[in-house]
Amino acid sequence: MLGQVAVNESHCHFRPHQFLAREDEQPESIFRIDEGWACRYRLLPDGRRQITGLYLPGDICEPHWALGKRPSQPIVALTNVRAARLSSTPHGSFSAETQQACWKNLAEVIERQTNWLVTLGRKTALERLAHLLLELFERMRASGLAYGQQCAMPLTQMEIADLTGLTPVHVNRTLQTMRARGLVELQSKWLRIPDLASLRDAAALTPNEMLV
Amino acid sequence: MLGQVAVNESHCHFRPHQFLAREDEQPESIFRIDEGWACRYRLLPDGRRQITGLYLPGDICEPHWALGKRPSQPIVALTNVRAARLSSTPHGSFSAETQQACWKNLAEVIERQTNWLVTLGRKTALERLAHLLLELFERMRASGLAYGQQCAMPLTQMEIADLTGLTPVHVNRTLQTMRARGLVELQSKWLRIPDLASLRDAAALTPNEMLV
DNA sequence: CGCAATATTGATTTAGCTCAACAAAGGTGG
DNA sequence: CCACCTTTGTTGAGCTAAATCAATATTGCG
Repeated sequence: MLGQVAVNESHCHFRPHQFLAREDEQPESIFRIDEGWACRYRLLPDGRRQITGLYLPGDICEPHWALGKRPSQPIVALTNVRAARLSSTPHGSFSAETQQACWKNLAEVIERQTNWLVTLGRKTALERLAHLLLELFERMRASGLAYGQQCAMPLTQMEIADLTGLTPVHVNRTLQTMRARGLVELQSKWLRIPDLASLRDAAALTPNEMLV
Repeated sequence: MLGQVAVNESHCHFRPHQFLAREDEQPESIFRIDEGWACRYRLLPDGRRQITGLYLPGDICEPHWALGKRPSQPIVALTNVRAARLSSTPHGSFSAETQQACWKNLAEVIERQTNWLVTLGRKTALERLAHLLLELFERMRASGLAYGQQCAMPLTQMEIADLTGLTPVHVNRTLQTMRARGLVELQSKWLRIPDLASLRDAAALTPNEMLV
């Protein structure tokens, strides 16, 4: 959907834990993730961590760099990542096509962040996990990476904890509850959702809440 | 800073609890808040509420409507609000000046939302309140509405609770702790911050975190 | 003055956290 | 292919920050 390799693209890849960007770095380009997962996060003085955004294949990383902002948070690969470096002219501008993709992506980011404010502010552990797994599945499906009712899910429980504002231990226990209730099947980095409707229910979505 | 009344502006005002926008409405224009406070929020099926954004004087409401999105959340006045209706041409486009303001605002919104993800995901009640009061003060100061170390603070404890993901009762108790520690003075809708540095400390901000 | 909204206080409960083992998986080098 | 070691996942026991429930003050306003 985002087109093949355009004129000024170059490819690069990253291993897990490698940085795509560091704080306050000058971003001379933005990426389109072609394969693998990455995230941005913030670390509190005492070590607490919150992941504030997830980049899946097809995502632009970071759209708002195109608005002239510089990274305020590190971005790190969670798996092996293959990405296209969308190059800019010397003046820091991008192709019209790229700008288009950025804005679309930007609007999605705001929408998703808003959804997560609600989840982190008001939802229980089970609702949070349901929201997360649902969102992952829907996003993977939207980019053609879901197969039937399943998709890859490479996150560790620790990473899930840092996304949902829970502890790893509690993530573990809550996932077990969800498995016991037949809400999800989750094993060896693979997610299956037997019944989308009941998972949606469990996520306490607002009527209006579209996840992608 | 955002200029005086431009050619195609018209003014309007709202009373507390009046809607500036409802869900799924077609927004034929966007607003610049000139006076008063408003917020957008989301309601869960069982009545839990999370406020997902606050509009203070000078803010654009909503910048991303200009990106062609329609409201996915209601926006409601918290106080008396005076606003300028920034009109668009029949084609839905805005003046260059307005677009400029939108993008600046948009970048700020993303930055602030990200900060709040961290706070809602990982911070204690006292840290949340410190973050909120600090942000309010800094934003008010940035638009020239702070007087020395104080500014207006019209929110009720219930509204503060819906912003910080806490219960009103716990907000009350935590504010008392903060007052006792000399972190804030807060009475009759007026906020005073005796020592910005210690409140900043109490908010557990990341080194990088600029609030406005 | 009287009513409704807001703020405060106390007593109790609970969802989720902490601490501490231990078990499985997975990758690496021999 | 196996032995080792690190990372990830699982389980148990106890603790605590914040929620809940229930009054009672206080404030502001018509």
